[in-house]
Amino acid sequence: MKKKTAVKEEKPRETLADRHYSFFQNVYEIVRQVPKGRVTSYGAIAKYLGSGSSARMVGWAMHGTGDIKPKVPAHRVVNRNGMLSGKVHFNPPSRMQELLEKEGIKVVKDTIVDFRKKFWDPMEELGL
DNA sequence: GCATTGACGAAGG
DNA sequence: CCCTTCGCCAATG
Repeated sequence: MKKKTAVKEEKPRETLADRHYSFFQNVYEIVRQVPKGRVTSYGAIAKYLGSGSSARMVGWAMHGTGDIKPKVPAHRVVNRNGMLSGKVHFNPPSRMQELLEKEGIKVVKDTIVDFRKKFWDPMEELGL
């Protein structure tokens, strides 16, 4: 058997679509478990779900969080820098920071203060 | 059906 | 230290 195109190889890797449960649904469940006063990152969630490089999908999953129930505290999810990268998608954008501060999290210049301390890692908290 | 975008992140220059 | 590129993959044009 000859391989003409050696550029692209087969991907035995399991894609998100192969999973029995919706990737988005899993994301929502995890985010709902983030306790008040704590935050997590898109990447951490992606990693916990076994798709370490699919952090973007986690962010994309947040698009439905405004409509679904029970409510998903999307404001507790920020990027790996602790920046409120998704604030512009809130209504109004300042809403994200307000919610966080209401939970005892300080935000300065769209960045969470003491992010490392407030960080909630599903890997550790929910077990590997 | 291909090209671009995107609430990310790691790696390379 | 800042900028670019790449991987990831669903949604959108």
